[in-house]
Amino acid sequence: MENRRNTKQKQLILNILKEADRPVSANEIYSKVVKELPKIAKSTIYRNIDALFNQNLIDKYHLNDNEVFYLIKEDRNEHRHFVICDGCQKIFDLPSCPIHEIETEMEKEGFIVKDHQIQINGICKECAKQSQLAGHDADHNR
Amino acid sequence: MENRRNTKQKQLILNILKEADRPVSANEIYSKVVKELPKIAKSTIYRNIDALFNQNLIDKYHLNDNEVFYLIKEDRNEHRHFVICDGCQKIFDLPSCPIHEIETEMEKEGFIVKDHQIQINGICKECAKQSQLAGHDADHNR
DNA sequence: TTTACTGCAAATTATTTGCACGAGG
DNA sequence: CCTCGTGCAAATAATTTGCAGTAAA
Repeated sequence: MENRRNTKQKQLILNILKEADRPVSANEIYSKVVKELPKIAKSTIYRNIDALFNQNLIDKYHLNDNEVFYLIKEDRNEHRHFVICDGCQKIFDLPSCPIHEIETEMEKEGFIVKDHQIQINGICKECAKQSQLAGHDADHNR
Repeated sequence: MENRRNTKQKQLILNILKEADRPVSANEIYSKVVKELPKIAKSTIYRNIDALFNQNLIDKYHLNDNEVFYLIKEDRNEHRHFVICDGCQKIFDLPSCPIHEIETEMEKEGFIVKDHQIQINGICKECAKQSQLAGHDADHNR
């Protein structure tokens, strides 16, 4: 059988995810775990993340181009969405989820909805303020 | 200045994206371009994709864990969302987008919305039919 | 002619895998 | 004990970068 043993590695990873309560990347997890267990390997992180995902305890989020983020689920039916600031990369919760009507519509057409993701990005209040002070030429070069 | 020249590489890549009119990965683009230009390098694909993205002619989509997909924009304000079948990986269009109320709400709170993504996955009609025929034990091992 | 764009090879980065050892039950 | 999980090193895979030659303008 698989992933039954209660290792300190697994518990640490799970704790970090629980305490964060926001999407964290494999790297973030690693740099925290390594403080407690200096010899831990990244492969251990990935293997445990995989296990947790298969047990439906965490969700995956692609919030940017180069890393995957993982979020602990308080309960198995929980689902959350996020807002990312392109300026400071801060991650905020999206308070509501307007997808249910669409889902029922799709189910009518024979598609079985398993999951969905919503993500919004833009500039947060703080960053907007700063770029105003700086003379609103923040996105000259795009 | 950058990305001004009309090279055959760039035109081919753009044509492939136009004809596809659905999200395609860098690899798919490569394997099509290479038939016309056998010596083309992948780096050329990536550099051109980058340029097209910076010119706001294409959008990026993270439809799965391991590749990024690119979609040509008919016009600069167009935006589309997708539904992916976890069975056959086929990509369908999501007919409507219910995000506007949320966006105006967020703008009220001082967040400047630049972009958003919605994605739904599940099992399409075809795949559902097949797994029914197969005895609905399609996801025994998850 | 000029200098941006390309092909090639090597470098990076995130993630995965094989294997022998060590720890959990 | 006996097997699963780990650390380590090497392997993949996607993407990026440096550089010298080539081709748009």
